Amino acid sequence: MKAEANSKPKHACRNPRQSRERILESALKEFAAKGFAGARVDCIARQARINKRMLYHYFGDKEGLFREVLRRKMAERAAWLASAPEDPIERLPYWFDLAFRDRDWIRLLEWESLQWGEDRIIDEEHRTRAFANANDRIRRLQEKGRLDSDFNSGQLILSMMALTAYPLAFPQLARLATGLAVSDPKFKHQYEKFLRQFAAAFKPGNKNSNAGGKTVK
Amino acid sequence: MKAEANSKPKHACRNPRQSRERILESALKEFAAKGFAGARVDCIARQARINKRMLYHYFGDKEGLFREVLRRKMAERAAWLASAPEDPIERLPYWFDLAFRDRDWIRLLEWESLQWGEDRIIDEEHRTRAFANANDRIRRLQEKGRLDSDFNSGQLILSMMALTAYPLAFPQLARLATGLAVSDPKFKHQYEKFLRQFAAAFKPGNKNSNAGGKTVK
DNA sequence: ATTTCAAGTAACTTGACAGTTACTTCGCTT
DNA sequence: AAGCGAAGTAACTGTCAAGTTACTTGAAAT
Repeated sequence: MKAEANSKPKHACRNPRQSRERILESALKEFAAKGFAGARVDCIARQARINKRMLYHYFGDKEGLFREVLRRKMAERAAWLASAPEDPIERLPYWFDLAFRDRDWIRLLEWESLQWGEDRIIDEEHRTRAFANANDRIRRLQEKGRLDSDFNSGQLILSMMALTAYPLAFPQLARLATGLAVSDPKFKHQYEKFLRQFAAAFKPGNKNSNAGGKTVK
Repeated sequence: MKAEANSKPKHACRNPRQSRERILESALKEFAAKGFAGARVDCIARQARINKRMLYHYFGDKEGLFREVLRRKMAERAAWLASAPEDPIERLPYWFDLAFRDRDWIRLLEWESLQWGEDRIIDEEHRTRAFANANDRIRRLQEKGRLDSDFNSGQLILSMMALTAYPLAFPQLARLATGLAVSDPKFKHQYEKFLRQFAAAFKPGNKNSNAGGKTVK
């Protein structure tokens, strides 16, 4: 309200919203880079240009901050997943591009899996819903005959994530296998092409694709 | 000091070899579980039933120990990779089974990628050789016509690793996608079946499988 | 048997880091 | 304009963990 004509805003005045935002932003960087155990609270606070005490004020403790960072990132990405192109052949390179552009996301997923394994999934409800939608989409494609329906839709999603995220999650292995650094533009080009070839093999009509399907063991 | 006539071999005498071995063993467990930053040197020493000082004696520092643990694990696994079945359809479930049986290995790879990214690959020379062999094997299969030769062999290896290791590296995503816990025997069964179906789509003769590209550069 | 050196130990140093205390400043409400 | 609670700060605390010191013990070589 009232304007305070020439009050010098030495501390840029108060702005809890923005402070919170800055903390989350620098926490994302720190956690993505060093993980939970490796991250330094003081470092996050310094980078956010706030006092450490405020960080504890907003997020309780280090783990609370980590969980909040993850929660937000997941929510952000869930929307992206839904926005994939219909064409199954273009979907893989599209997902790869998403992952390529946001390594922090991939790294957070990695830290999450190492820290908590398959139990205690963060923001489980929300993510479960996102996956259910993705499943439905796949099944609709299968019904329309644009995707082979021999495959279990959940497994298909899993394998698609595998193909698009793996080289980014394990860049050292990608380099050993292909001889190219993942950050090399050539790698990106080559891999996207590969993914298209790959997806093409799943167009229905390839009718030997149930070879393994009947019996196992 | 003084003689202590009937010196009982209270410390089970000296055995540097075994001590080293015990350190490496408990270090593997600790690092796989908590990563480099999260692991506690005192904890490793206690579990190995040696004095911390000896650990520093043998391995210099914490990082030296970590690198040695990784080096040994990699060497161990390299041999396994080479022993995969010829049949491309059985190779994926075989690799999956290997990974399934040794989660510590997968976790170490994850920690490695997070800690050092694509540079500073540990034991690079040795691993490069192992990958070169794998590449040769793929190409031989392609020449024999048992695998589609449109695909770049390095990328093929990468994608095969992706398909076999991803659910184990990201168990939380596997569960969200399929509804089954990775450690659930049902998951293993279902996923191995899926991998066979998947591989079958790559048998040559599926001749729409070059949709994405003419030649790989 | 004496030397010698690797194997082994307990106690310590040093620094770092998560979390806290005790306090001040701002701005809004009444 | 007084008071109140949220926003903010500097300095502190207790703990923990990596790495070291200064020592002892064992056994093999001389």
